[in-house]
Amino acid sequence: MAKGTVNKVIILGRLGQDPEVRAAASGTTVANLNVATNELGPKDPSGMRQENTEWHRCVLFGRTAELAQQYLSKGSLVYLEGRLQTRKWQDQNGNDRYSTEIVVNEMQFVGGGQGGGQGGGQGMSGGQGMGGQQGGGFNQPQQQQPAQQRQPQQQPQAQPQQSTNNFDDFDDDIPF
Amino acid sequence: MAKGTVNKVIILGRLGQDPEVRAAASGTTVANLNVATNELGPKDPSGMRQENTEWHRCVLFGRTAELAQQYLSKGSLVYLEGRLQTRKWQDQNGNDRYSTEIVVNEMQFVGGGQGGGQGGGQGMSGGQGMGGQQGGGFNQPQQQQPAQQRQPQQQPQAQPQQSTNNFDDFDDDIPF
Amino acid sequence: MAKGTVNKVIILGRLGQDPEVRAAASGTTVANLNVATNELGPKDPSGMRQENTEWHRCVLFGRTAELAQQYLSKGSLVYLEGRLQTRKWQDQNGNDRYSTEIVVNEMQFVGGGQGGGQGGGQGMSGGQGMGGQQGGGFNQPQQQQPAQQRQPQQQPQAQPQQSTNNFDDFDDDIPF
Amino acid sequence: MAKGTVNKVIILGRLGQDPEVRAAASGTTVANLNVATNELGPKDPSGMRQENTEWHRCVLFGRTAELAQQYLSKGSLVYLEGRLQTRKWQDQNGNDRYSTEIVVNEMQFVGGGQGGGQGGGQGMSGGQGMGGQQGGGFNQPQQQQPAQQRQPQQQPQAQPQQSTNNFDDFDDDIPF
DNA sequence: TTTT
DNA sequence: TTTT
Repeated sequence: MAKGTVNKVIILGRLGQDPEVRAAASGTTVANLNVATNELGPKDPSGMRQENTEWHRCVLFGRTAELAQQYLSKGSLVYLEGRLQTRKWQDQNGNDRYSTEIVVNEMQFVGGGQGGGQGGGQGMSGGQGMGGQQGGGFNQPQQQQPAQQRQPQQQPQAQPQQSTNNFDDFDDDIPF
Repeated sequence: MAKGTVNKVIILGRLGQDPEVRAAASGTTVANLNVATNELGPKDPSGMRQENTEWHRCVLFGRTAELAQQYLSKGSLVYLEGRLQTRKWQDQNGNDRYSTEIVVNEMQFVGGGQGGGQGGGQGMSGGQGMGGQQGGGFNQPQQQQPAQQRQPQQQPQAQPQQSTNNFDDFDDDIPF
Repeated sequence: MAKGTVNKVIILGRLGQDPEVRAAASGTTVANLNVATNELGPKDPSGMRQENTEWHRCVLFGRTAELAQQYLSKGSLVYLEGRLQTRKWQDQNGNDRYSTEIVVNEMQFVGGGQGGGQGGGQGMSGGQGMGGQQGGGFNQPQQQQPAQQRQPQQQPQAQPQQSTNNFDDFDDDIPF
Repeated sequence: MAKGTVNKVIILGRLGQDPEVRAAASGTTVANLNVATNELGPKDPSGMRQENTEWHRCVLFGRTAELAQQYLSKGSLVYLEGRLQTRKWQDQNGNDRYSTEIVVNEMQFVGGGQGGGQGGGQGMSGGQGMGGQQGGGFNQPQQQQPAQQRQPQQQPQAQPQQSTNNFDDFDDDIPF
């Protein structure tokens, strides 16, 4: 992957909304997560610290995306590991615009979310093969239809799982 | 800092240009680094892998910024740790735009760069106080004038070191 | 801290027992945590994967130790960041023995544990100053007595918070 | 791999000696690295900080081990990522002893070492397939014989690459 | 046992 | 847009 360099992001945060899942033309499942982290800001004049929220746009491919779809929902606490990727695109005026995303390669479920999870936290690794059984639910899979069914309005698009900078198939004009 | 969440970035990469250093109105030194990481992309039809370069915009404050100014230059290999921060700004048309930066809180010098370093690598931690002496140079400090001197065209601006989302003083219209 | 090198550990795991807390002679609170992480082992002949548990001995100082004492208990899920440290000691036969610990410098509460937490997870950063209020409980502090009270059999010992390799005051013969 | 937990180590440090490489009975190459990281200790009474060195025992398998053998040597600066693993063994008196190692799953070459490297630093990812060409040397491979040749005194041992806790084949009585 |  |  990398060549003498390291590009790594570690996020432990909460989903602001359910995962957005779609299928690429190749059949690869693609999921987008919007994940919030919170930090205490600097003290204001009265000595109080305001809480700042940072939002992270995360993209998952393949098996990891499918697991996110099944087990994560709005409010879920999740651990994500990945790499930063900034992609360039043109807005409607032809201006260059940039969006930075986290391309996730590892995921651990921690808890929370709607309809499951009861705080315990059952994890499973994504990406390079989970193996093993899933005894007991984290989030009950809300829907088990294939990704294509879930977003029928989505026209097939080519997004190979391994691509690092091919985002031609992203249909959002303003992705972040 | 964080509240039950984690927002962490780890970068080992090379500077694409000398650090851009300026002083905030508060006197705090602020440095921006453009750091490249490389990864091998997916195989093309001929079986070759293209190398992709990812550019990371990093911002450093205070002592860490000063150390970057003194010891880093174009080509330097540096280890950085920090957190992701996306700030919102308006372009000239009043459209919302977003830029994601890495707010660095730890730095280690690894090697390379112009005018020093000879491959060995001398590190020093930034952020919460270096302590100790700096025996021997990494990069010979190219200039020891205060940051204000270095970029005299810069009007003073208020950027408290601890601020997590106050970027009013960024003068670039298109920061990334 | 470091000099051109990086020594970093990131653990998200569960406490196998309540924190062991004591006070050093200096007055600094010292806490030891035993934290489990789980991984799926290799497939056995029948194609099943066994789950392996790895135990991590973690040591916390000062404010972080006090927060651990108050908010963590057996079963708590916690995120820890720190550095590896191997200390050398002699067993009763005069043989050199080594124990590796994680010296924690950041902690985030994630959930679980006895008597509190109800799955949500309230975090607070340790180490360099929490700031802010603690609205609502994670774990209800089981006991608010000073650390000395909690382990009265403990004779005061000198363990400066910043020490990186002074473990003379560890009373355990077999620390791990 | 993991199940709802995270066990991650990040090391940037220097080899204290050449890699120790051997072949397991399965044919898998196994390499051990002894890697130093340095940190500034607490201030002594005279206000000076002593430098502490921490030694990390790292174990690499398969392709990563072979790359380490070819490109790393005493003094090399290397970035390693892996997980902590403590294995239990009995000393000659039948006492339980424990050794903690870092099982490496990613490696980046940064510079230094004997006979190559000239400070530039050319990285290559280990583990799951490097792909691509190695244009130009980091360290000139000192010897290209198979690992078996290099340590002929080594009797073949069974060490599957994926094993997480099977260390029966470690022949050292005092491994650290 | 490394290195600056 | 999350959560405590």
